[in-house]
Amino acid sequence: MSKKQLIMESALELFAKQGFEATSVQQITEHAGISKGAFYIAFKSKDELIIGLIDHFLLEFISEIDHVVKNQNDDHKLLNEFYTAAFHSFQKHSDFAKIFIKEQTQTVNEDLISKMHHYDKLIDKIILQMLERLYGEDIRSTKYDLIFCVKGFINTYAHLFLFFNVPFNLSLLSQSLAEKTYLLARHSEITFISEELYQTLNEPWDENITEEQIIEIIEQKIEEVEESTVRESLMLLKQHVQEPSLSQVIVKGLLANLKDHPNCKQISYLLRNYLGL
Amino acid sequence: MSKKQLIMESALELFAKQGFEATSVQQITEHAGISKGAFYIAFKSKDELIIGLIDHFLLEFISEIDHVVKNQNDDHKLLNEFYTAAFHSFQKHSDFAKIFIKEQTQTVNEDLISKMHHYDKLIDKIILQMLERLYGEDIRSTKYDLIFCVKGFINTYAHLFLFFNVPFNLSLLSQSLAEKTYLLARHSEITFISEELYQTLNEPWDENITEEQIIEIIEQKIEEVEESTVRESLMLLKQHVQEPSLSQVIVKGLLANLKDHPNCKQISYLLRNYLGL
DNA sequence: TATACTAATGACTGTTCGGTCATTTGTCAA
DNA sequence: TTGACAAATGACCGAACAGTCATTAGTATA
Repeated sequence: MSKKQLIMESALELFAKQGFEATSVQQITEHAGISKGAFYIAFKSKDELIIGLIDHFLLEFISEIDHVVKNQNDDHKLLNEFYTAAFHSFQKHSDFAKIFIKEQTQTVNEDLISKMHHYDKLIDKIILQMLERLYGEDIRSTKYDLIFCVKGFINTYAHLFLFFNVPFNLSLLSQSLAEKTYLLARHSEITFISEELYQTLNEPWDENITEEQIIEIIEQKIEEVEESTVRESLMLLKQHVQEPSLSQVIVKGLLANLKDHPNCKQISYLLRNYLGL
Repeated sequence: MSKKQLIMESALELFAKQGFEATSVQQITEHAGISKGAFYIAFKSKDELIIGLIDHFLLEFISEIDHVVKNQNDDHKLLNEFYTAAFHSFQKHSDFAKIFIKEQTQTVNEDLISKMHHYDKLIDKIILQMLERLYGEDIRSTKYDLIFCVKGFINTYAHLFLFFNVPFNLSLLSQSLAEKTYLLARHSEITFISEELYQTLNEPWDENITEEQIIEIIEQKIEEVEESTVRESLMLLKQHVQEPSLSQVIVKGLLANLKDHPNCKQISYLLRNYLGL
């Protein structure tokens, strides 16, 4: 086994137990039976190690569930197989899965956040593909909610068999979740995550948008909308972006004017982030 | 505002952004505009601070959802009101909610784990009460799965409005989750979390069980079961607990014999933990 | 003003952290 | 056996950590 692999396996075990932040490089090298220097030959930093782990295992996870969705031709078995594949993958690499679930929210590192976001989108794509194949037009308005439910189910139940040392019947679990997914797909009608909201969520969060870009988007929006309150609010906000002059409370009010207009949620979000509110 | 409150609010903000481990006492005191010494007058340690935060806010959260369940007499509104109350509470104390969601898995501190477990059980109890009132006997076999689904929904969607700076329509979200909960309660039939599994999950995990206790449980089980394989396995395991004599692989095999017997999951779990496997 | 007492300070301690690098060890071909 | 090179070491660094305590500032009473 290469030194890199040895380190990764040792780190995996310790990260799973204690979390990333709470595990020191010293502990990892001691556990792997190597020196501290050897660690820094294999990895440039502790951060590079966790990024390596995430890459390695998430790619495997994604390729496994993708394989199921692409190759299981029997629609009646698909959902079940999907959950089974997901949970098997989690079980096979339970140490990694623990880290993944723990660090999903915890992470501070910028690179890691965007990496996670990227993989999350890939997973969404696979789930969406599966749901659209199974239910097609029937779930046109609820498909994004369904994606979140599927991911929520996996997360919630993965928690159980990862953090409790109890014997689980994974096949029964998969059946149960397949049934739940089917029920929601067939019967649920209320849309919470609309197409537009989903797009907004998937935008890179903090990616520094320039003044020019935001002005351009505002101008475009001004041409689109007709309602006078919204138009005027947008024009005032545009001026404010170009040359800050309004007090914070007024800006908030103008943003509130946009809030209820169906097509202005995104721009309201962008502006709020851009202006640091 | 008392010094204690001032510290708690400052800490809340920083913990929400960076997590508990990554935030130093120095940062907290600087942010609060006080000295390091003043911090240690108000709190004995950094750990005591987070425990204080958890206690303060979780008790409030729990009392709020409990109030809704106990006082909303219209069954048709109950689910909706429940989700609304939960999300409002999360929104009102969004900094705390972020910490709560982050530290749910991350925490290493022993006291904090058992505290979280305690509050989790309280929340379960409230949800169960609500579900039983609404659906009674219809959900006898699926009620524990429903609890997990409800908690999963809250977690999954809370993630959205906590970590994305997007304007959400919480009332629509509550309606949508109420519909989903209703659908699952009315139509889902497969039980994954059985009464027994639920009990096992809610046992204190590592609480050191004595040899006497485990022997007693085994003996009780031996009398219950009839199948000879299981009986003999239990008897051998009992001997092994009293006087270790079997190799690890044999013990594993004996435990595997119990695995499929429906009433032996708990004992298999206890033994595995007790024997350190 | 003098005294007594509490509240608050921040320099300090002992550790531990991630990361570096001069030195040693191991492994080749010559 | 030698010399050249790579692999590995662990003592060491500055920084940051949680927590302490002698000292000072602030306040109320006599």
